[in-house]
Amino acid sequence: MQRSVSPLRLKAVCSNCNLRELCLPVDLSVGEMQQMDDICHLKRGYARGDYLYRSGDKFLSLHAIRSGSFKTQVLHEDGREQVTGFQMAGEIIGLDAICTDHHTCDAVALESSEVCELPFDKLEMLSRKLPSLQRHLHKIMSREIVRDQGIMLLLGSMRAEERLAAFLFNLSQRFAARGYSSTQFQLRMSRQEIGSYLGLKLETVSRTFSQFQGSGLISVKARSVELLDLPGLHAMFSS
Amino acid sequence: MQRSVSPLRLKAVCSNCNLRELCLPVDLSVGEMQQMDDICHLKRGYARGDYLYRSGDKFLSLHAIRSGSFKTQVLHEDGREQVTGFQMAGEIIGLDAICTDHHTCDAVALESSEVCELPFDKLEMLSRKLPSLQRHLHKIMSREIVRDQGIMLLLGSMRAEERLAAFLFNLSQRFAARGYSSTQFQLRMSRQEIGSYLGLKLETVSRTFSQFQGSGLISVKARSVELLDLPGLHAMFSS
DNA sequence: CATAAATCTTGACGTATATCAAATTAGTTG
DNA sequence: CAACTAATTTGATATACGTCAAGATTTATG
Repeated sequence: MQRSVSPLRLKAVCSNCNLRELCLPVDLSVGEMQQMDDICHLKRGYARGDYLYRSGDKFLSLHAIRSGSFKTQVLHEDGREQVTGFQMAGEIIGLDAICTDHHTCDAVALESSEVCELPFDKLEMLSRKLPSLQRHLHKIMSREIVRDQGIMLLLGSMRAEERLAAFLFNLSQRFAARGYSSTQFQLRMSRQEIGSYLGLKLETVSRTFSQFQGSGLISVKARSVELLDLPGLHAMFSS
Repeated sequence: MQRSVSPLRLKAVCSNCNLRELCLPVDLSVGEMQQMDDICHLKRGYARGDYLYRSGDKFLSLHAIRSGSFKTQVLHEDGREQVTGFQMAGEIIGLDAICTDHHTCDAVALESSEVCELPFDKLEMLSRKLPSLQRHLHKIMSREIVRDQGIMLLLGSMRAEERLAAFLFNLSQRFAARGYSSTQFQLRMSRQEIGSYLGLKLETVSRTFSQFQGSGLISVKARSVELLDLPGLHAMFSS
């Protein structure tokens, strides 16, 4: 049972957590918003471990994460898995599926989460009428390409400590953009998932966490992280 | 001095090399093609080493490669460079720039090349009128995301020989799609550039080439490559 | 065509990260 | 809350790839 969600409420939610630029819609009049309202539906909540979609599923809709977080992963035929991203509230998920009309990865909830369904055919129809929506959709897709290229740089030319520092710094910025602490947070993913994302084994992730703690950069206990030296963490991968 | 290029000729060029699905435009009536014609311009040729654009340049147009090939690279502040892709005829380049209105990487010609300029504002305007063009643009962007995720898988979870085998197999398929031999071709890029793309040092690339030759998978002399065992090469990274 | 400058190959050796293993801690469930 | 299970940490050791270096080959240039 899907129920309609007010786009005003959606925008309000976004504004409340400083997500204006992350969420759809943007810069729309009240009338235009009503049109977004008509195509946007709130789906049921997802519990930790639930699949939002699986690789191979028919593609019908993009999904905007309203609360919680997800991981996306691609599974190699030989069983290898690669985590391709961790997505948080306000981010759009499923763009990879447009080109084949089928999902190319799994999306799995990392905690209790809510998503908004955006039927893609209706989104395309509406974006033909609303140039600012069209431009926004293009920017979101382009941003995903840039993000992926950043990960390629990370995987292709950084050492373990640089990768982990960049990962923590990125998380920090994203929490801050949502109004949460940039220095204290709970990791929603396991060492194994972090390792898969960063091209490292879980033991290496764990060791590097310990090393960062030893040098006073962070304080870490299981999934609770405190960043003690944000500039130092940044210098770790940008110098 | 830019001169107009007939979209029919563009399509013909594409059809000739089996690139229908790679090139813009697709599935358009003669009238719709005329509209594409009005916004598509042939730029001057580029020689090996010429920049099509540089990181930081203002973004105005996408570029369709008509002949030749390019590499895209991102430069890290500390001098590290990462090659993010090698683009061939029929492929669209510059999608990463949409999100910030500025290019986020350099595009450098690997050989004598010609490109078609596609002013993005006009492309957006036209794609609001032509749903099949709109859908095609979205698919091209989505395909780029999928491609990047494939490289993330490669960089994050494959060994040197698997990476190089996947690279050669991919080149083979792309040459085949353009009507060239899938088993004999000239590499347009250096060992160093291949290494940067694959997250390896040039010595490792060179050694792995020699190893493949030793085991009868390929025959390689400098930049001339012959793939002797395509199934074997495929098994190398997919099993 | 001759010379220089890149690029590529190969070898010896070093190192970052993987692998294997065991102990510890955190999280889950009856 | 106890018992179990999963996740994390840490150590010892192995290995794939990087680094340094020299020579060979290819490509560019006058």
